[in-house]
Amino acid sequence: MEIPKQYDPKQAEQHHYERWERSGFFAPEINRDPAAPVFSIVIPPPNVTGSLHMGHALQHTMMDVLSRYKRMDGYRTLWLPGMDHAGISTQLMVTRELKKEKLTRHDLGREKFVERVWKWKKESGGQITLQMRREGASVDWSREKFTMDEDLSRAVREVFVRLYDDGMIYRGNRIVNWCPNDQTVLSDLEVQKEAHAGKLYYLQYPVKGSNQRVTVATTRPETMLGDTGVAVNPKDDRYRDVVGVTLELPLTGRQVPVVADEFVDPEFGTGAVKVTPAHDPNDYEMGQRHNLAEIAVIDQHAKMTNDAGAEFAGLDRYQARDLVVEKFAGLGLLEKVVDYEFSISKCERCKTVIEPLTSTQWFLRMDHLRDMALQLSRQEKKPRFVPEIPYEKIYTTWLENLRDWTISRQLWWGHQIPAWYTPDGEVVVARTEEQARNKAGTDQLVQDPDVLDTWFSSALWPFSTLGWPDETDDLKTFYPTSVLITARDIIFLWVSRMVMTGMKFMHERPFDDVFITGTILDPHGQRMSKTKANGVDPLQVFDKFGVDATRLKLASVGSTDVRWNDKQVESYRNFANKIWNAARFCLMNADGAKVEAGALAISGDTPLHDRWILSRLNKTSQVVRNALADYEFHEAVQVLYHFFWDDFCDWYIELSKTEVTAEEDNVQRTRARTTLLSVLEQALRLLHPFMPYITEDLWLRLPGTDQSLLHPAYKEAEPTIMLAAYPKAQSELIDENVEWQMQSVIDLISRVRNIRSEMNIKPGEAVPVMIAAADDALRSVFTANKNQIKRLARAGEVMISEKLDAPRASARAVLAGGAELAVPLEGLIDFEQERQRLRKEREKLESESAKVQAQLSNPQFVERAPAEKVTELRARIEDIAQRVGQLEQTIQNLG
RNA sequence: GCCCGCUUGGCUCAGUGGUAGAGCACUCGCUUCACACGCGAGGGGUCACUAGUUCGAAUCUAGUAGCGGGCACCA
Repeated sequence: MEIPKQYDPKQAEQHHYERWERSGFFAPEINRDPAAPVFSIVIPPPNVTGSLHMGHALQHTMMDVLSRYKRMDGYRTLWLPGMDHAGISTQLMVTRELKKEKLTRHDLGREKFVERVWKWKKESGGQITLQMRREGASVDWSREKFTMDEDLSRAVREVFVRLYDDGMIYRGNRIVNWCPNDQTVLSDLEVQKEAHAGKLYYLQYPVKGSNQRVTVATTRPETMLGDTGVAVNPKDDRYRDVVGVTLELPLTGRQVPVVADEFVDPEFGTGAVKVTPAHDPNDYEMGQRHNLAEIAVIDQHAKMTNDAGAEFAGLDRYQARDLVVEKFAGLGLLEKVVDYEFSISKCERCKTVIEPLTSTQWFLRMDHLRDMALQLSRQEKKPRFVPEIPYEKIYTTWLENLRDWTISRQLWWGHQIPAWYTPDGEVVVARTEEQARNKAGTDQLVQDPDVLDTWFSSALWPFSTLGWPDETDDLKTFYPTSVLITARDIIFLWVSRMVMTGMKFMHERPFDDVFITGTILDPHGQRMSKTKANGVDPLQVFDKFGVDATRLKLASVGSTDVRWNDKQVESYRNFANKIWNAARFCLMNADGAKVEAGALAISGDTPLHDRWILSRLNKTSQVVRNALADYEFHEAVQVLYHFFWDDFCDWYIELSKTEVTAEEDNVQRTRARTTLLSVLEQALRLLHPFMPYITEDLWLRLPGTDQSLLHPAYKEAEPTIMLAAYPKAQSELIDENVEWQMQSVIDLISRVRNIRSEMNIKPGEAVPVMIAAADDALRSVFTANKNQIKRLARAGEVMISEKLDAPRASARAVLAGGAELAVPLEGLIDFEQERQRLRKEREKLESESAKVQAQLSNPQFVERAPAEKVTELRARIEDIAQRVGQLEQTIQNLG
């Protein structure tokens, strides 16, 4: 046979994907059953600037497992791929490239710059889509989307116009998060709060016409230049007298009032708060309540403005801070400075400290959208979060506290806002410039230069990718999608917004379930990140252990955070090799037989081990299906692993070897080979969603794998395991009695092996084995499998009787069901050692018996526990008693 | 500050009211004709701690400790 002894993942990974893609296996159209149920997933679109990391590999594995499973199960399956234009990230990427040419984006101008970004996108963007092919992701590339595609952009404009017409989008001057580095406004979600060890400065403001001073505490002294008031709590007795008085603001000479506001916490600092409406969100609101002026003293580059005064204008905010403090100290108005830890807001992308500024931006009112999402959650429990705890609560709590969303960005890369201004400054919002001209009655229009937040277009992803606003077939067929699989950090940014826009524009949830994956941490439990450079590259893991092994590891991660460990992938690499070699054995002994669906039935003369493996196989398929239905990927992987390795390889192959490897070509051999091949084939199908490459590679090599094995929905397709039917559990083949019988034989063989090992019997040496069972059924099971016992226990003569009559010099064991075992070992046995061994075993049984006895002798237990439990315990204690009796007898006989 | 989660063998993790599990690591024995990325046989845990509920708790409840996460307008 030309099959190598070792599985080479690279060989299998080379050819199959290309064929699958070329043959259209990934497209839902491959399914020819008009009545087929539908399964659909949209991919969380990776950033066009991104490359594959473990988080992607993890999500993609799970999406692919489900897609492949459902496809094999006959569903019309669509897994839709695509990418996100990732406004800020991409713009930064290209800006950095320009910098190498000593250019800025302003040198190019907007139009040329955007052209340049498109060029970059075409040439270097989307590296990740190539990497996804390596992963084996069964996405339909013919439906690949990009958020800046013309059709998706049309959906964006449509949504914007409709929301504007509904009065939900508005333009306003408000305090916003400004990134002085990226030169754009950011939404609250794009701002990171970080603990910061700073200082709290106590500044004194003189009361006008008095020696009195009011002390305020601040972490940002430079903002005092923009103060237009001081606030105290109305209930604060300390400040009762000063409410209403005028203060003379140092350094500026500005006269500012003291106002009373409930917001002020008397416990904090001095109980008096300086109010800078132009540079602090809370002060902004207080300013609104008390009609305080807004004086912007910091500009968009975080430099002080002319309004900050001649001495400060042009200074950086931190230089200004030092100067303000120095001046206060000089004036004797700096009361004290204390160390103080507080949280500081940073730009999520560039880590620059955010400057709160008042600015004119576009906002989306969230109240109506929020209410629809909350109602969907409360009334229909949709989407269903898995795991429910803690994500459902995190999601609804966030919704409840939702504020308006700042949707404009001062970038060039993105969807330009479909709003135009007339020479009079009138705003016209329209789907196209032409429409805007008609509406405005003039062609002297200037379009708003801003673009929309990247997440605005991602929010439409589940329906914009399917053709909305047109009522396409895809939209009708695949919306709402079945499940969304993503990481927890974009529940707010993305998941919630898809729900809200889905409800608003489709009047229906975008997906039934949301599965939140765990996070893969580095070996020390730290999050993997670029800055820490502690990430593990999935592509390197693929190279080292193979894609299938990596996928198996990733699938078993499920929804909990785990520390990465190569060893686990290595063990799945070994598993892949095990599968390879099991198939190798089957193929080496396949002459005269082929895979046959009919072999998976039983008849009167089907041997026990065949009945047994069929029972195990069907049980496995049932458990795997149930696990996948509940997104219990870990459970599915474990069950498949143990079925294949323990049941199929360790026992079934060994049990069927005699017949399968027989020299003579006869009916038994053919039947045994057929069953072996057919069980292997079913096992490969069960494994395929997790390990697509090795299963396809082997499946195609099996004799008899033709179109007839495909799911009826794919009858016309070329043979491929990915379109074979996913095995259904046939309950008539699950037989507990058969499993018990086989287990008795397995236990017996294990006990003999145990004795051999403990007695240091040479592997090649055959020993006589004496078995006794009073129970007729059990005895006949042993008798029927005498040759199996002989071979697998390396026994010489096997004697089976009703009562044990073994020589004194025997090693013994007692088995379940009252069976006994003796291995005569004349001359090899140390009687004292054997007695010790048996006593140890008796002690084990006795301590277990004592525990059970204690329970049974408790009248409360007998009274209150379920009757079947009590019966079960009584039966168990009886069995133990019998075994202890037998052991006792044996020990005595030893003398 | 508020809310939530986790704590199980040396390591990484399953399990979740009725006899403690896996993989890796470890010990012993094997070139047994599919596989040494293997085969066979073993050792190892009072399931963080305390109190409670229960006939019975690793599993439920409360608290404690350690770790982690989410939210927050404390100047």
